[in-house]
Amino acid sequence: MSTKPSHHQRLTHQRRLVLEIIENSQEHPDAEAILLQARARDARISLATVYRALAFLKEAGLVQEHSLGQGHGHFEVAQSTPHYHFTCKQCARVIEFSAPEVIDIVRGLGEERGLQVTDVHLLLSGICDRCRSSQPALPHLADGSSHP
Amino acid sequence: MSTKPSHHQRLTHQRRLVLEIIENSQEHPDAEAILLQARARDARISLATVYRALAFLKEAGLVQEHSLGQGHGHFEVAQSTPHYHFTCKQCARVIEFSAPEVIDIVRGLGEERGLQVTDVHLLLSGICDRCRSSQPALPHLADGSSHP
DNA sequence: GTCCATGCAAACTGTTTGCACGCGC
DNA sequence: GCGCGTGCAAACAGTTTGCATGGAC
Repeated sequence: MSTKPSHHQRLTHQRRLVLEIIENSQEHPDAEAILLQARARDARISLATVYRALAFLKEAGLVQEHSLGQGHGHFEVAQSTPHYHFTCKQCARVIEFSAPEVIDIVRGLGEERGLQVTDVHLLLSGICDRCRSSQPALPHLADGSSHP
Repeated sequence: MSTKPSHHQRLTHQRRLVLEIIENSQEHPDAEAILLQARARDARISLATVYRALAFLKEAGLVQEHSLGQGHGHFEVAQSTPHYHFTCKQCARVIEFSAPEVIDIVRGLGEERGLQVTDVHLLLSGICDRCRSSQPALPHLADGSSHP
């Protein structure tokens, strides 16, 4: 959304800092992680400010929030090409992938049902390649019946 | 040998009650909604019990939890045919849809990347058909790209 | 009698908010 | 100066947990 800033100061030091941290992160940091990194560069920044900056940046369309199945939000810079996420249940690693077919499916559904779809999240979880291979041949992890 | 499970009483009155409520619900109730309905039939059931019952039923594979973009869990009976969810940002209505193509995409990705995918959530949000038509032409809710 | 499940309240996590101060314009 | 943005702490929502009691076998 590109409304012109009819009000005064918008992109403050702290907000810029939060944005930079997200931009420079290969991960998908959560608010706590962002706070930690922010504190390394500005000891007095508070968690509330991080959340407010995140809200601001989301509203500005610069940052997106994703729920990656861990009960709290994760953040990344808004990207023009849609992409989706796989979360490893074992090591919590997040792998991004693109799947262009998805938007076609979604578009079809939208038209079929009269829905105006503005957000699409395809979230996979399971065991990532690394964890699978470092694992002493477990027979059937697929059903998730037991374990830590 | 003993056909009994190694542990004793499993499917108690309260757990059955929670399960029935979810089964009979066309909606996707959250814990609070389940508590309310449960209280109508057993005044002394507690929220903690609801949560413990939900954990038990999930573990038993009878119930699934979904994050529908509202910051808290929603529950439904586990279904054999996978399906996905659209949440209306305006009226919070949840619409289910199936999209068989999705599992193919996911299967492809899994093989390609060596991931073992156990869970797939495709979550859409936007404006539902009802809200769109009952809407007196709102100026800028309709930016097709991303976001609020 | 043995355990597990329950109820209650308190703890906990992630996030939001009220209020007074403070910085940038 | 003025107003928005900040920091702090308290409030909040959703969920989990410790502990003593109660129920089903």
